Amino acid sequence: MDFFDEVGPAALGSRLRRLTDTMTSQAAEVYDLYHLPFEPRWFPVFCTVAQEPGRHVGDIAERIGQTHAAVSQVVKDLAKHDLVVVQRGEADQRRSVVALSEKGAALWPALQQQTADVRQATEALLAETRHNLWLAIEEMEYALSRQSLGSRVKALRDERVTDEVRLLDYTPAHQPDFKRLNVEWIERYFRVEAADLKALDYPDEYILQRGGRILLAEYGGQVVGTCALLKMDDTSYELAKMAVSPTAQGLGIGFQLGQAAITQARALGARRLYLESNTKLKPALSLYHKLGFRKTVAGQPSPYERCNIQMELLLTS
Amino acid sequence: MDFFDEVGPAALGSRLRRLTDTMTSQAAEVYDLYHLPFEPRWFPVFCTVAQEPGRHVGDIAERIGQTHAAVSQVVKDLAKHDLVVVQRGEADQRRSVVALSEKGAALWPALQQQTADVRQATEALLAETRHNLWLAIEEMEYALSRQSLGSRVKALRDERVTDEVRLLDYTPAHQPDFKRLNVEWIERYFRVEAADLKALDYPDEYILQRGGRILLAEYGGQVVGTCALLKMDDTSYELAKMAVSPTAQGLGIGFQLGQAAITQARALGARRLYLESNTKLKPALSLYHKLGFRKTVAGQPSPYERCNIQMELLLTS
DNA sequence: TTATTATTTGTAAGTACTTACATAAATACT
DNA sequence: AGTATTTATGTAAGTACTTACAAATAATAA
Repeated sequence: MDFFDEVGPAALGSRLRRLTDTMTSQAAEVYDLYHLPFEPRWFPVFCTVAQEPGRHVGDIAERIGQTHAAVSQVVKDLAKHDLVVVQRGEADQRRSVVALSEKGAALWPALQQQTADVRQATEALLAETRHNLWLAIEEMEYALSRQSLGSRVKALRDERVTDEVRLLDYTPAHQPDFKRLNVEWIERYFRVEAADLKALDYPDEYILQRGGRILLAEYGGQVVGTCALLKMDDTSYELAKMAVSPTAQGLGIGFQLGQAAITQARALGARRLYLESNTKLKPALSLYHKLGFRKTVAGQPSPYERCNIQMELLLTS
Repeated sequence: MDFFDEVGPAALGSRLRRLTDTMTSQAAEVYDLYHLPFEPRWFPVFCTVAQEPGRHVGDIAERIGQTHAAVSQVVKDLAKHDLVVVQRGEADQRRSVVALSEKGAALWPALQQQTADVRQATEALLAETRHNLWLAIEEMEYALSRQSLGSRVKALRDERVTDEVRLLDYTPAHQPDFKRLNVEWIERYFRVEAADLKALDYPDEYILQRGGRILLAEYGGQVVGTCALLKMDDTSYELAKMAVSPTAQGLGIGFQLGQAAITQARALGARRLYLESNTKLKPALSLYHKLGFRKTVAGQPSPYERCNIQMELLLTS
């Protein structure tokens, strides 16, 4: 049984390549058939030059949807076979202006005839099938230009992960995970400070007994994310100790933790949430922004060396 | 305006390649998304090995529709990344039997999850379009396996050429063309003999006045083919001087000339057509066969050195 | 058993593109 | 006018395959 039938559209790319390769080699056969000393890959460039002489490399590239590098190489090949002549641009000396040579012009009618035959054969071929490949390609290119495969897959996965992530309340048994996840990311970018260790080693004393909360996220049977609320005063809490394991990053787990923390803070009667971070941590900042946090103008001094930005979220209503 | 819209399906190959390239690069993005240290091109091989361990290189290649060389390279890569282990076959020492390594086995569940997500996203993508790309590829592969693009184009062109070829009756003005075309092919394979020159220089005396006929084929304003009937006796004619210019070969012009000659011979009252050729000339022999000629068992001596095969066609009815 | 042929694999080089980088000419900015 | 930036191009190297070739082992014929 064919591998592709089993795996299905997940291997769409591989399958497309296979068809592309057969099409390309069969196209080469067609040129042999007409005894034309011509390679299929020259076609788009040659055709453009024949129809509109005086265009330059970048211009041609844009028209046929390839890179200038590809066109440059093809033009070099065509020139080597005396099918085109290349001149410097008159007004702009950087440009390589391409035109058909005598030999190229002589070849053009035969190539046009051949193209007409190929076109007719291909159209008959397409008419033979129930699902039109040409139109299908067009639609697929459009669909992918609107939203890439990556973001489509990501959307699907995020949806699935959201269902599979469990938010846990902190128990003393979670202390090692709580410490591990935080130390992990701090060491990746900075060094662990004394203030960190106090809170990470004794969360009960330094966070919970002072009126704070700790949230954990479990995914695939493992604790992969943490987040804490530190009580500042009756209506202000600090969002801190936000950490997500690198293997689980990009799954929207930080966002879920953040949202849960905000809900929790509201329940505790908070009117304002505050946090400190570092401008180096781009993904974290964009997460905080997505949660509604905005940069504060005048900041208090921070106990952490690594912090150079402060943000807050006002919980009105 | 897009080049492909203008040129149309003639550039199907180029366009397929463009889509293949975007699909491939977007697939690579998906692997990044999952933090999998994995390249898209490994997928078919890895998947096969995971599902059915103990298969060898050639076996895998056949299953996924690629060459053994491609599989060999991918396996080498996978082994370098410790994702598979390769062992010599037990019974057959030539075989490279592939199985997942521990690291590969650990990766497999994540890859399966990812594949499921991609599959779902792709299926949604395909459902979005009116013309289903997956099915279109399938149909196109089938259509091309039944008849290649080359032979489809050839069939179309032959039809067109048949309309454009004109068969002319010989006039003395044609003698130079008649000689040129024959000398051209004889010199390509053999050397011109005295017997040739007599008939080619004085066709009137050696062919027509002895009751024979000469036919010429004109295509694109030029004489590109010749063929002659030499009278042997009242009911027997020899088909000779069959020549088609190399630039016009493969267009079915020889077949048209042959058919016209047979019709002519019938009109002259022939019951039997005879010809001499050489077994080196494969295309010519297949043409004669297609016209109905069959090899004769006992042959008369030929005046030409180059002839080592004789064929005949009996014109009953 | 030995010689020949076929099978299995690996390696090198080619294909039709791409991205990344380098260089020269043109344009914009002080 | 002189410098910085942008634009146009060419070249090199990479990609995911292919074909072509070479070498080793297995199967078959003599």
